[in-house]
Amino acid sequence: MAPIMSEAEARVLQALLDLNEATTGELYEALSEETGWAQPTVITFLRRLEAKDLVSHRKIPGQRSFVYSPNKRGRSVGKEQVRNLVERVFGGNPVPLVSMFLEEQPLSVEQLQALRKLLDDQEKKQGEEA
Amino acid sequence: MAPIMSEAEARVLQALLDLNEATTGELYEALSEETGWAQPTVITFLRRLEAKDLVSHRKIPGQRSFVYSPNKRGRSVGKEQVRNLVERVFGGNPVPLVSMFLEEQPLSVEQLQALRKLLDDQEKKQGEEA
DNA sequence: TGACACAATTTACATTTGTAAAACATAATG
DNA sequence: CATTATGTTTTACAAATGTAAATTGTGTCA
Repeated sequence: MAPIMSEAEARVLQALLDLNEATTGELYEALSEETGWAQPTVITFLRRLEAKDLVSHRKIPGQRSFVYSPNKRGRSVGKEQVRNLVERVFGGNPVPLVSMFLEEQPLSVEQLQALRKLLDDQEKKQGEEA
Repeated sequence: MAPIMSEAEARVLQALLDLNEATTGELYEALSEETGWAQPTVITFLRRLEAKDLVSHRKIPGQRSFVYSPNKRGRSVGKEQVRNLVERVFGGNPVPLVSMFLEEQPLSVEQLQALRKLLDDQEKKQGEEA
């Protein structure tokens, strides 16, 4: 029942996903500003992520630092977490979830449009099945 | 940067929210089945939640066990967490979030309808402001 | 080749989390 | 009132998390 990964690990993984692939140095660069973490700290989290099989690293010949990349599970674990949390908080129902967003701040026209399209497509598919 | 509350604490708080208000015994009942926790375990989590000011307890005269209830922050902290996580994973954009749900399993007709209504209301409101 | 720079690994340690046995308090009951 | 339930608090302890200093390894450049 332990969570998949900790806050801090999630931050690092997120940064890695943004960069798609990065050396420890690049990740350190990307993170230290907002977090104040030292480089060994970042590396520690990377290792812990690797132990959880969420990222991998490889050596580039003639290159001191390692290159890390997220692996399959690492790419989807964020969604997995959202899923779980929404399950807990909203019983898995996306309606109150969307409602929450609308309460907080109005969506842009594009966002509204995109959502409508999603619903339309969904309905179309459901129609076909009949 | 520590998370607001742990997994286990969240479970207890959720159970409390479902019951709206409950004695430790009732919470123990509600939780032990799925979790296997002993009563002192549940109480420990309640105390930790109380330390975080998410719940309170009071004594009912002529009643051995305490009654716990969520307080204001406790009622909204779940949303707060969803908010944060969605921010991290989807950059705060609800569109891919909804998309994720649709990919996983089709929504019911009622859910689709409800979502449409939300979007309509939103658009109406936006129209008025012009 | 020696010294320098920079990255990786080891080690460390306080805090939080998960879990509950043991001890303690107290209302209920014979 | 002594005993028994039942609930509360204390205490404990291992594992996970947050954080990095100190140490070690290794390209790089004079």
